[in-house]
Amino acid sequence: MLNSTLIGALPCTLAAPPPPPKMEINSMPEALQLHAQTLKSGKTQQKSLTNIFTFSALSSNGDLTYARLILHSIPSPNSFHYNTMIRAYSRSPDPIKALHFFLYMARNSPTRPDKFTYPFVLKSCARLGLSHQGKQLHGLILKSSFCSDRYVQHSLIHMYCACEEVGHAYKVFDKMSERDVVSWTVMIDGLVDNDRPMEAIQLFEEMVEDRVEVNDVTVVSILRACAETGALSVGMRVHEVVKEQRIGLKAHVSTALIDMYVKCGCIESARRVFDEISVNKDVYSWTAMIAGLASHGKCEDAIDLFNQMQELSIKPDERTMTSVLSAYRNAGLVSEGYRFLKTMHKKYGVWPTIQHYGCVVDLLARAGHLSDAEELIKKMPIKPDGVLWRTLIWGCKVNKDMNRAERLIDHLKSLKMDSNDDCGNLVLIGNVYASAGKWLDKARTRELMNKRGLVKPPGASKIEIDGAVHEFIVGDSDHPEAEKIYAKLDEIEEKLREEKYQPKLHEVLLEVDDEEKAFQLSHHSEKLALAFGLIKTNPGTEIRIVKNLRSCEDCHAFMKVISKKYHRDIIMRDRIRFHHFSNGECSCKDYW
DNA sequence: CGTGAGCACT
Repeated sequence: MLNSTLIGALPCTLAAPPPPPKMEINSMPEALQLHAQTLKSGKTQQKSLTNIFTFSALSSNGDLTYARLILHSIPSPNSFHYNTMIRAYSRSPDPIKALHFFLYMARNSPTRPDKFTYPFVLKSCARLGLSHQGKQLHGLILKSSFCSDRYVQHSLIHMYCACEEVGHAYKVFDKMSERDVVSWTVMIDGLVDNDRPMEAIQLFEEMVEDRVEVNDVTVVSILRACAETGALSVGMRVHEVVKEQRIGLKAHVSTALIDMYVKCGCIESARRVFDEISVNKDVYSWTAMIAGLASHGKCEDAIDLFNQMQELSIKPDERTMTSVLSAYRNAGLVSEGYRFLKTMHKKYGVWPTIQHYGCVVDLLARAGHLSDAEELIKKMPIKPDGVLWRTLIWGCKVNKDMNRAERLIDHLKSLKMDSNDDCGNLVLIGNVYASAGKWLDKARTRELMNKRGLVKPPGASKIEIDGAVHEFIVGDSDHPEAEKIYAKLDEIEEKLREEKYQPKLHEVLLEVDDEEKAFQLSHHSEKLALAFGLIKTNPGTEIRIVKNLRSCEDCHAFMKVISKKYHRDIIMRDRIRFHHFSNGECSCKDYW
């Protein structure tokens, strides 16, 4: 019979023996010391070696020298050991090494890859955009028994999307016999990343129809799609789902909600979400809100918020700095913005990047300080890119300094640019020549674009009506209700003539007569979207339009007049900011 | 041992 006092004194009951002591390792030197001791002890201690190895691999930040050393001392490494190495490399700053190690394993060890191996190697293909290698892995997987493993399939979909091979991703997705929340989410998110947000929303609707429960990750992905397209009612539905299903307002979720409301034009709703989340606010949510206020022209509020953030000792990052600078830019606060750039490292510990210089060059250039802007580009410690030169040249065009613009164009042409910049450069150059009336040079630019197979991206505007997003391309007649839309535009023009509205013909950069210019202007995508909005919504309701390019001067003036004549508030997002038109005025005060 | 996630410059 057992002595009951003895049992009472025991730390554990006899029925459940204590687990073996876990080896706690806290630092790399400690791991190495343990390693040495283990080797000296002479006994084959696979378990301790494995622990030491795992710790050193996963805490290595990419330098796996020690981990490899320790791995070599393990008598017969198994797939777990190899997978740990590959996992560590796939997360490291140099993920190609995961593939190298995978090949090393395949060639030099009897250990075969297993279902855990593939997600890691596929991840590094995804991070590197290596679709060729990804496809080869896919081939290996198909020959193995792991092709039906859910995790492997999800990794494949993600890899293909990250390599811009949406078609292949779809194939894997479609072939899956059972899809869970991750299968849908990874596909939806991949579509958003590949600039196909409308498809992402469609897939989300299918997912809901299939009664698959969404989770926080799905919500974040779909909110990104809503933000991109301006699909406010979908976004609001998702917000309801978040509330009902008590999907926690993790920082990811609240940031995505804030950004969705911001980009759909509802800055007040964004602010409400921001103010409601008391705990889970991190630097990302603050930055999203600051950037949102800046893009809506509420620049003072943006700066206020940045100062509040300082008081709470939340450390800003590079993007926060960009948001603050864009607030200065949109407000035209030249000296404040310039001073911020100059002192940001000293005050906030963030070194200016090319984006920050970009904001300030734009700020200076748009305000007409073209020499200062040029000087800043020349003196900055970072090599200027195509964006930066285009910003400055655009500033010259806005301020009608054609001599400087042409000089800078010659300079731009002499630079060896990334070929990705070709299209943007030539479009801008063509615009500058055209607005200077140099039609021959404009024609040559056009020629050059044709020769290189470059196509100017057409203006496109989106508007959401009854939960469906409609997209209009400039001059579009594909819409089922195109006739009604053009009739509405005729009616509008008639009204504007009564108002003695003068179309801004100089915005048409084609060598055509004025009648043709007026015709061109009247079919800009935002006007088509606006006409459709006027037809489809009740009098007095707001109209929201999302445009892909900068607003043209004529459309801007047009929207102002309509807002008064038709008693409609119009909220238009263009490539760089928001315009709230109300009673004949715009929130940007005509400075954009 | 593994799948998917938020904010920035033209």
